[in-house]
Amino acid sequence: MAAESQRTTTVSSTVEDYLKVVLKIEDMKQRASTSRVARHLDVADATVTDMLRKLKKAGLLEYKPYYGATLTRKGRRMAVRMLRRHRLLEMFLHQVLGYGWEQVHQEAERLEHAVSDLFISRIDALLDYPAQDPHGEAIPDARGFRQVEDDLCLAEAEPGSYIIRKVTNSEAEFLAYLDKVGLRPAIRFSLQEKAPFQGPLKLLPEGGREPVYLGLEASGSIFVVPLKQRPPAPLPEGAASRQAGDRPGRATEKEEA
Amino acid sequence: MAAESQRTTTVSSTVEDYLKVVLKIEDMKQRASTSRVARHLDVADATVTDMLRKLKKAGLLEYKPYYGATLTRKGRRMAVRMLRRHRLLEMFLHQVLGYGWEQVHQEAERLEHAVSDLFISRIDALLDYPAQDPHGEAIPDARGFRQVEDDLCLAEAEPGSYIIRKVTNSEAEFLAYLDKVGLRPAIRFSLQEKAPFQGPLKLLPEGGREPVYLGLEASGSIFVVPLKQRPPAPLPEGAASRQAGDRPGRATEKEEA
DNA sequence: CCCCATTTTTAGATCAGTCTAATAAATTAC
DNA sequence: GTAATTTATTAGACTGATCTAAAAATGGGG
Repeated sequence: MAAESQRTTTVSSTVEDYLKVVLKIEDMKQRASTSRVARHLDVADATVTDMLRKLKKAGLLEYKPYYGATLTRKGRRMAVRMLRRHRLLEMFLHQVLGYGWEQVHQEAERLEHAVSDLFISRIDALLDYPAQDPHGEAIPDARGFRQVEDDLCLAEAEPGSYIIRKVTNSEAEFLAYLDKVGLRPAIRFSLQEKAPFQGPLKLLPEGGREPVYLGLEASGSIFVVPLKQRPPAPLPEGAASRQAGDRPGRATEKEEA
Repeated sequence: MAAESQRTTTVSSTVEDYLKVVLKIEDMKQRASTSRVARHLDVADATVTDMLRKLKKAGLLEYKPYYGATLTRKGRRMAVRMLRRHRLLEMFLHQVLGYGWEQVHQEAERLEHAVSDLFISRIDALLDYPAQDPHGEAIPDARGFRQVEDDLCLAEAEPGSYIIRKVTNSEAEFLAYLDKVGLRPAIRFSLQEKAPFQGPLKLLPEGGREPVYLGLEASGSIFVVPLKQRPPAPLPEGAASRQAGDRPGRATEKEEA
């Protein structure tokens, strides 16, 4: 019954969504400008201007007109908490309720605002404190610590052997496609060719019958770890995404809260 | 993957709450008057007047000014669906996540608006299609059929031997108290005395060391089945509330949808 | 049948989150 | 370094759910 971070302030699910988006943008090393936030949330720019001002007043982020937002410590804490909830819920839906990895995102998107901290700590225990979600993304721990995720983007990889670490794109159709061609976290493949000028990549997945050709959208959202001479130990059974601990490409912990 | 009732209209969770309350009041054979609905939802009467008019326009209930509301077939279908979701979620929280029966209501109250039909059908299967929730209340099936619940209210019972069928009061403190004195669904007890003029009941629960004295609030929300010469077969293990099928006091099915 | 207490509705307002259209600031291009 | 383009903010309005306070209908008791 590990204590989940006890809320100090209660905010609407709308606020939670804004914070999540700002965190996501900051994680991509981009400026959280009004329009960028608006695009992520699919609302009008004017709406975001208003809301960022409110969030600033609530002490959740800094806001500079004509520039954009930066999370404060408090805002970041809340955003990371949502990330943890989202990813734990995805893992729960996948492992316990048998959802496909392309189905988990949408459901978690609603549940993350509705479940209690008790619910979260119970599924955390039930899943035996998973470190990754079904897409291979790291789950922040209950204290708000996050693994540094410095994996190599497939779009930047050179020909060679790799293992898929994570896929950062939650569109169901896209994930269903990857699944169909045999690309999932923990799957090994060899990158055989890169056509020039951002052309398609040719790669051969592990069980490989057919080669697969991927364009920019796909290769930009797949992150990999190069397979060394000594390939990583076989993964614990149970799930494509239940890998634990330290492997090349995963650095140690980093404070967040 | 049994098909959950596919939504035709999508409504806000507020609307869902109004429908639930009207159903609850109708189930108690009372008139769903403005003020009664308002009390259940803890909102002002004026708010209810407005909302009932909207719900009438949406075809979810009939509304007669200065009289009150009556669910239409469509409104009833939606209300029963919420009842099913709520009770299945309670059972899930109790059986899978280890919630106490006094904890499940509050969490289910939020989740019932957030989970998808897929979620509901998955937990239904996981729980092996339970017929009762942790309080012993019948769970409507996926088609909207409900068991007729004609159990005897403890407040109206005569001295004798009984088995607790259900407890209809979701206040956590109240349930925690009942639990402490050993009163739970499927528990046998003997009603020893009834003090006159709605006075306290004296009863001795199954494992009975001490007698327990109950006032009106308690005895009015406990429903029982008299124990005949031939007491009901021992219940399947696993849960206080996993009893299945036909026993005295439970009638057969009744169409709802 | 009329008055009074209760219940209900009406009227008017608020709040959060959103929109569109118009204006203004910032940035880029030449 | 000014003009054109892009980005952001302001202004004004809407919707859904709620409130309070005032007015109106209902339903008994005499």
